[in-house]
Amino acid sequence: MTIAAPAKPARRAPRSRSSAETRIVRSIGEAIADRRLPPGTKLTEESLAEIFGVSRERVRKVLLLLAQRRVVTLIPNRGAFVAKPTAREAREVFEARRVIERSIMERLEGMPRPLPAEMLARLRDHETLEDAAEQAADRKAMIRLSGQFHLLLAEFAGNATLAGILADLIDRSGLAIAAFERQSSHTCSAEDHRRLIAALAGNAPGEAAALMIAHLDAVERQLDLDTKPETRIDLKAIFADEPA
Amino acid sequence: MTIAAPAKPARRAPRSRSSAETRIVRSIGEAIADRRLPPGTKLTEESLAEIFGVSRERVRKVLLLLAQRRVVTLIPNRGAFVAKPTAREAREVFEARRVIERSIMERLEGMPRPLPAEMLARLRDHETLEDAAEQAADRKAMIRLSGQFHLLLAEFAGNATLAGILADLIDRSGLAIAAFERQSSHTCSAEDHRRLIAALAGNAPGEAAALMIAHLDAVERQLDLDTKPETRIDLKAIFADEPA
DNA sequence: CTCTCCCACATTGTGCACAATCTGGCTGGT
DNA sequence: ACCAGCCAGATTGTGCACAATGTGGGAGAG
Repeated sequence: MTIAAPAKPARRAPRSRSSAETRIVRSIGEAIADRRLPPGTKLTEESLAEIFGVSRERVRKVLLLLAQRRVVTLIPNRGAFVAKPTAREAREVFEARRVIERSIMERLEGMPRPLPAEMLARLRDHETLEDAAEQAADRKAMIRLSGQFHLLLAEFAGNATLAGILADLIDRSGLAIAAFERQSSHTCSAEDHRRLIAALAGNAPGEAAALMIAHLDAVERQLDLDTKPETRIDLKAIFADEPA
Repeated sequence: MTIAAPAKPARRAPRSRSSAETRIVRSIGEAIADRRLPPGTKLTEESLAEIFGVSRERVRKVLLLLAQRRVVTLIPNRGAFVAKPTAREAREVFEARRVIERSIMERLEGMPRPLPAEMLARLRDHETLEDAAEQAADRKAMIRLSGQFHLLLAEFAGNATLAGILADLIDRSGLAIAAFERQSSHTCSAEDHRRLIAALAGNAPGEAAALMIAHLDAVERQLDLDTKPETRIDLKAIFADEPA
């Protein structure tokens, strides 16, 4: 298990203690998002503590936070593992995204026209980055940028609470994709995103929302959510909290 | 600050360690939900540890979990406080609920008719409880039952992920209500809920979803989200993580 | 040779002691 | 009288030592 070493291994005095934790959360979160840490990977407290140059207690706290966000799974007395969503959970996450992102697009479509130039500019700048990543076949960058695109739209919609919820769902859909993607490499969604921007810039009511639904459907359809799970279930883990 | 003593003060051996934590989370969560712990209340680790008969470490972990759910606010070196949403956050939470609960009602409306008898029966049983609480003017029970009603609908819709998200939003809207409700006591929503059930049992497409939107709008409109905050902001807390 | 039981090791869980920080009041100076 | 600075008490934060638990391998019997 390799994790990207932190940019600065605790050299400068931390401006605040909690920012060290958010840094670690982000590091691990990104490593999970771009698949350097595939679902099921064991996250040993000691190793992480050494890698990030912090005490085990701090790592423990970070893992607890990530577990709340369902990005890692905590099994009592067994340790922390990168979460491995079930097919059902994967479907639920995509449906939740459709629900939330449809409303985000509807809200953006409901904004007074023309849309702020700055908004469109930032979206198009982002799209340029996505194109570049696609050209370079930089899969990790594509995944990260794709998530950021959806989050960017959420921020423009102006509801930080919904954006926060969506951020978690994006992380989890990344896990779902990692766990269920088919062998056949799929052409990623830069083109879809371009069309979404065009629909927003244009004026056909409902088009952007419909495109977003279609986009999320397309991503979900590229997954193999029908085959039965070949990895056998860990019964002990499942029943760890049952009465004796 | 008084908190309901736990039912059994750590007498029987805990079946598992984590269930003790979930018990405390629920105890505190319920105390917050039905306003025994109003927004802004300080939650001292030591006191909670004593009350629940556990070590301070465990309380600390519980507070971290509740902070993730935005039910309590953690201020470094200052302690934990029952969260006090801003007006903006309150509006965002209600909009998020409209988004999610509209889709839940749409999904329920899309189920094959007639709806399962058991589902309607459970909803009507629940409604009976709400009526009883309203008759008895048991405000705490009304609040709790109202939240459970919305959660029940979410469960019937069959998406556990969305239901989990909604559960958090319901808690937070309870906080928003506690923080912003007007002096004038409002007639609570038992009648609205009755109409929702009727719309679901009936067959007019879109009616239940529309009623849900109206219901949530009505609850939000009963709040006073326009007056400026009289409680001065804790600047130190806000800038605790800023660079020096 | 295989299967089971058991033990040693590795990893996680917990309480405690001490360090760091904040609050509120007190004191001394102007 | 008022204000600044400071000190004591209270509260939170952190590392460490040890306890509890799970895992894997090896020994011994069949």
